[in-house]
Amino acid sequence: MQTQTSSTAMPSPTKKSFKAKMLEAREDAIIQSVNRLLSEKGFDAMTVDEVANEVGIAKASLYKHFASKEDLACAAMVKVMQKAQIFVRDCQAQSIAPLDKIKQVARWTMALQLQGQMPSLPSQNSSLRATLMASKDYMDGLMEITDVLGAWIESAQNDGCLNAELPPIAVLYTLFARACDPVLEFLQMSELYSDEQILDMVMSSCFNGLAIKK
Amino acid sequence: MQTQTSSTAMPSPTKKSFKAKMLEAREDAIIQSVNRLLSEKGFDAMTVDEVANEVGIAKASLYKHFASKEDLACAAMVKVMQKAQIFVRDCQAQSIAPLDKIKQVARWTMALQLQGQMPSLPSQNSSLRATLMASKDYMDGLMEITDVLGAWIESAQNDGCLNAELPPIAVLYTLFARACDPVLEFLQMSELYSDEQILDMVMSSCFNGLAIKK
DNA sequence: GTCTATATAGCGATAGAC
DNA sequence: GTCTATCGCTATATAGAC
Repeated sequence: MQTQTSSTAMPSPTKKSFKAKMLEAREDAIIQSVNRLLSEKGFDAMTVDEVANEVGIAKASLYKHFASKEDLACAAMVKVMQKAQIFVRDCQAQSIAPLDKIKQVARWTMALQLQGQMPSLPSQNSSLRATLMASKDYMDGLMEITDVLGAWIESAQNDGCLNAELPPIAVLYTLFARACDPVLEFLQMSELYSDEQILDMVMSSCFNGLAIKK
Repeated sequence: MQTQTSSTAMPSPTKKSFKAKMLEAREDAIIQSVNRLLSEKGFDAMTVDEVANEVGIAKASLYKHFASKEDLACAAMVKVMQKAQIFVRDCQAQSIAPLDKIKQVARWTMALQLQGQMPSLPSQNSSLRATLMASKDYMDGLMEITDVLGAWIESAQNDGCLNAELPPIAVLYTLFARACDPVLEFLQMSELYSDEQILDMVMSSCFNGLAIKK
């Protein structure tokens, strides 16, 4: 990624800052479009032409910002990951029960998906996967979130308020899976319920289960 | 789809049957490969060349059996749908509680995914989606399953053993979503648990919920 | 129906002018 | 850094011989 913020020394700091902000704003616009498209159709079906058209710049200009389609998608997913890190840290700082922290994160990720900002995860052997695994920013974010969530899960199980039949890793993976659960899209397409209602229903089925509590 | 089983009248019925069986066997082999690839990498990433290579025939020969890549994938998904219809009918015939029928179907679809035979569902605007919606076999199967599952769900809710916070359609969509739940793949890749253990865990989180029953 | 060889199109990526 | 124009590759689909 060649996002060098102008390497030469500048006479006017204000002008440099302005240019840098313009650049950053454009890259933010690009990344926002990419996340929408990644969420809507996935990495394979998304084309670089689409991204360029949606942002309103030429495809060649896109490649000045990002070296490849994989890098482009990776940058977008890193952005989401960083937003998630911030949210998780905020939850961590609150003095509430671990289970409630877990619920807050689950609801937040689902809301993100309903807003079309959660990229659908790439299949095992996608070229994107290799790029993600090689991205320090992405892996660091993933590890931080995994560690924090893992600690919450263990605490909640010690408190006796998490399903004891499930090992912590199964709970963790389930939370990740719920972040891209297609049931959200199904219910949204049915147009029968508001986003809030959908969140309530999916949270209930996730934490309370489909079967009735006895 | 031009699967015409030889339109001219034949002198020897046994020979015709034999040829038809050979044809059917080949098409079954094709469809099996397609389902594996659809499950592994999805429709977009799957190439017709891959399918041809895996089956061991030329690509042009594939196009004699199926008019397009979409038709090819559609035929594979219809096959899975028909297997599901048969399983659902078998459950229907059993004299067990509706909730147990629902659980049997859920477990069966998850097992199918663990075996790599459950195609991952296409994104909204995929070209495959239009083909599926236009396929009578596919839509008929989907409707039959929807109707039967819907009846079970209502019965189970009347019996008071299904989460009352969820409208029937939310339960139905959740069951469909669990059939392609990525958590199965995650847990399988971790190599920590057997397929049976994975099924037990995911069934528990699906029906009992992540949180503990109080 | 099966093959080899090829047409056609879309997409990722780049060249080169400004 | 932005553009237009184009390269090069890959993948769907087809032509035509056998």
